[in-house]
Amino acid sequence: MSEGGYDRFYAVVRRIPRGRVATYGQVAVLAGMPGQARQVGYALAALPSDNGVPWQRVVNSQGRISLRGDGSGHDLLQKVMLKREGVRFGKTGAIPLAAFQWRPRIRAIVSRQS
DNA sequence: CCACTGACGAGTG
DNA sequence: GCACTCGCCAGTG
Repeated sequence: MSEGGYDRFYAVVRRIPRGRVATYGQVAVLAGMPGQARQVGYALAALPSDNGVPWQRVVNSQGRISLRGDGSGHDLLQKVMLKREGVRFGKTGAIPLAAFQWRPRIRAIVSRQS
């Protein structure tokens, strides 16, 4: 079922543990496609409702939720879900990445399919 | 083919 | 902290 290269991103996001977050750029790097942060956001935006991918654990490099307030309310949902997982938001509304960013072992990088 | 957009990021002023 | 530019790349008209 390997469709587009988006599966690489989804695979990485699926490994982000509960109570932790990763940045778009980080996901891109771990997926073996550094500099493709924008594509990560594009990929997550294309996810269906029942996807099984913890998209809420992906935030921007400032520890802020990047979703545009397009009325869908998904930005609010993301914050609620993260709080429920134990992620705390700072005074400015940003997540202190120093404390909550996911730091996987080097070998957690998605190995290229041989 | 060109222009514009978008769940990004780093840099500059 | 805010505004703007550039780099990145897929999708759309």
